[in-house]
Amino acid sequence: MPKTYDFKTAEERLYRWWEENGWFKPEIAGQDAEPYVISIPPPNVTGALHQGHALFVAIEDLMIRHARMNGCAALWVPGTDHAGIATQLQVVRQLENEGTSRVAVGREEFLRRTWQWKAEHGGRIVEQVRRLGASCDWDRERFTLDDGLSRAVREAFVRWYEQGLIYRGTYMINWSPGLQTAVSDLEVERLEEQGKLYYFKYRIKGEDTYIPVATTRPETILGDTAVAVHPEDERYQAYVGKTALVPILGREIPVIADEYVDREFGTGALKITPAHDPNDYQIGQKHELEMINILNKDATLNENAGPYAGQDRFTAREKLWADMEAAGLTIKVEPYMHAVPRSQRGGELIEPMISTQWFADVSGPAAEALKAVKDGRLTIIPERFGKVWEHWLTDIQPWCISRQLWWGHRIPAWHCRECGHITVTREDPTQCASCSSTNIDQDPDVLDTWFSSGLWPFSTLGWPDETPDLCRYYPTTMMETGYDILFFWVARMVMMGLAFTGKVPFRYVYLHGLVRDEHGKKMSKSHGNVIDPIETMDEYGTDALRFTLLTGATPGNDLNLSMDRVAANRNFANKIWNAARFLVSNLDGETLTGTPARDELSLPDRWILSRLHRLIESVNRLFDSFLYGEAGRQIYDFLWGEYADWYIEISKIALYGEDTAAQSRTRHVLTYVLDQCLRMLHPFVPFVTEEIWQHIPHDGPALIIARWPETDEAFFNEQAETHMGLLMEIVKGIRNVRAEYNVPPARRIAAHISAGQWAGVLDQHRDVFTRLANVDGETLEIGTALSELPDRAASVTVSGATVYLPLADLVDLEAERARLAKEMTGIAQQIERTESLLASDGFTSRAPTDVVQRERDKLTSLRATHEAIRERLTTLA
RNA sequence: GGGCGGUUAGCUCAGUUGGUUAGAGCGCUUCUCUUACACAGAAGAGGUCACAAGUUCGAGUCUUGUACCGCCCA
Repeated sequence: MPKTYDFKTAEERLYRWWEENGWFKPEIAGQDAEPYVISIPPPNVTGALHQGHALFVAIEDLMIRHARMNGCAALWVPGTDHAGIATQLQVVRQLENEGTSRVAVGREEFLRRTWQWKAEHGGRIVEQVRRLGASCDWDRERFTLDDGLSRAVREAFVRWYEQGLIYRGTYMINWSPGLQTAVSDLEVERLEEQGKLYYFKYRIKGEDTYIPVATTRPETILGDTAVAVHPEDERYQAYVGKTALVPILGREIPVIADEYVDREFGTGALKITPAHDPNDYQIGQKHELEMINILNKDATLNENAGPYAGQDRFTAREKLWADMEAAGLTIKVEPYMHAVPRSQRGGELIEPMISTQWFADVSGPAAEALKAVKDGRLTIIPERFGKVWEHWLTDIQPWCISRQLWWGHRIPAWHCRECGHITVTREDPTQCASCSSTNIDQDPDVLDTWFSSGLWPFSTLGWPDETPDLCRYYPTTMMETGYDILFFWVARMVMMGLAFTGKVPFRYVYLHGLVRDEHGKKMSKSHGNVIDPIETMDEYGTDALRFTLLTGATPGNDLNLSMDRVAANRNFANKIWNAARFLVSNLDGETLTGTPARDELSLPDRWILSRLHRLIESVNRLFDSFLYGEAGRQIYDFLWGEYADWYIEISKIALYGEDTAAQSRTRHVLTYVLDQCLRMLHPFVPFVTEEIWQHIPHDGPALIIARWPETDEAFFNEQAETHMGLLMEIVKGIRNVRAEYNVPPARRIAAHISAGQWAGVLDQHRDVFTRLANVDGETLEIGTALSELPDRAASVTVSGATVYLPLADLVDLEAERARLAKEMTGIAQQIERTESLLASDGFTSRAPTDVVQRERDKLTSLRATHEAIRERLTTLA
């Protein structure tokens, strides 16, 4: 084995080997194994890997590998999403670079180009997901525009249409002028921005008076169809029922009264533009006001805008205001902070507009989704997101599902040019279902990408057909994704799953947070703080990145990614590698596998095995509670802090000794503990663990399909832990004294130990002191009490056992007294605290007995230590 | 306005059902190339766990309130 772990040569080779052996497939577990299924949150087919992908792939691969090692039929269904808007934009940009456009080439050619784009760029994200070690069943890979999935989309659409849940209608929607499509409420973000509040006069017809009104968007004046005031507002009551005149246009509109008007805001009077403001829309409906659309699809003004027709909305805003100023209709303009609707994609300003679109009434499915969480069929982790879930699904609005795009699932509706009937069928119709005319056209729109994503957990398994996969693997087990798409995606999958399959699509929803930079800033190109996961993996290895992501996060919380930590975890991989290297180089041809026999174990053996099984117990408990990060950290601490720092060091005593039985036993324990740790670490860091496992003695072909460790309480050993704890404390104490007196590391020092009740244990392990603290074995003296105390010695006391280190030439007695006095003060304080704790009736009567006993033991030990130091000080005086 | 999260060492963060002296990585100080590892080893410094009150024998952990930061919804 080379001196450092070289992930560059291992990763690709191991991944290919796993895949070629079919270990990513659920079938390896056998027919009666319990299924454990995850559908991948499908990344955009033409996208590139970012840290968010890396995070979810790491978590899901961890879950899948853990389930696989537990004997489950672990299935992770991979795939990609066609991502309507994002992908279409890529091709639009490409066409623009070629000097042409989407409209110029036409729908058919555009789609051909988009498929071509997908063919060229679609493989990249999948390759990058593989690079992360994702153990997906690639034979089951899906794409949302595949034939099968398209059929699922069609089936879902037709069913909901037949049930009356999908309908076409003219309502207020969010229009994205740049993309020239409607977008759903969820795709609009509202950001507080600095704008202006324009105050102006609404003249009353036939009178020389006016109502002052304020607006942030003056151009919408051109679409006003009423002025509203509060019915109890004394300032304006007199005007209610009269007629106001739209500035410049002179159109006559009513002054109405409505309690919706906020008297405190602006002037207290409100202009009503029902066709371009969601709130005004509702007032407009209530009062049956006229709706005047003043915008074209590209956000220029239309013929309803009179003299401003054809101008861009912002140009028109300025021109109109200037004209109003000239006409004496303006009052003032104030700076004003207000929420502006912007497209989640691209940040473009969204215009509320009346438009004919397809909608899905999901109020029924939403109620079902709500119920599924309430009655426990679906569990959300962490729990607190249940509140968000409830809030959003209660009082849900119709979902605008049509998009004026070309890339996507085309709406399966045919409009009859003769009778106007809409035919919606599973197979493409040749004639109108109503009048049988063949003069029919398919609706030009496509469906919101989330409509197809909502079917993902079952469409990928073959739905609407009752395929063997659907029967065996649906409902799936776990939906792991970011909390940012809880509504967009998770809620829709649950609603659609319940609606179309009658079952929750998954039993658990595990939500992770956002990956931010090391100072908690969101990663973005404009900040220049984007960390490319590919570069991270190139530099530190996949395992280092995975371990960082997996142990750096707690469920539902954001994670700050720091390269220092990635480097530290690269070092961890190397640490395990070297622990294995030590083991392998000391095997001497012996390959003992399996669990070591419990008789004839040495103290360090009993200790490390006890610690190991406590770790296994803890890790299993943490996995059961989805606290994967903490589990990973505990394995890290054990492997580095106990196995490598102590057990390996102590094992050298036996390995380099003469006792061949002890050598074998030690090799066996070393192998067993490392093997168990590798198993537990494998889901976190699959590559380095598999690579190492192949080097050490092992049973079975591969770690990826090895059995997950189980706790064996017979290995728990309180006494071994106490005794080893004592040995370790004494070693640390001696090292500490050595460091304080600047004893050169190479210098072997003498030691005399007055060990009291511990004499037997310490004497049996004299070698520990010689090897780990560089104490001279020839002169090392260990007894219940020492007949003669050495002069000019430093001393250290642990649990009443005192070690004297005669460092004649180095010890300054004055300093030694001061050092001991200081230590004794500290001990005294602890004694005081423990005594008062034990003196309180409340504690001794109410605290659990083991806690009380622990405190009593502690006090005994502290007192012994205190007494020993006091005696030592007396002799030094 | 409603809801949620955060506030723990210089920095970035853990801390599972309340229970030894609150931990890690990086950084810092001192020492060491000791036959697994300098991507390392040894020793050390550094924290009134945001603040206040409460529950409890016992609170970083539970309850209430306050402050600041962030997110979501309206």
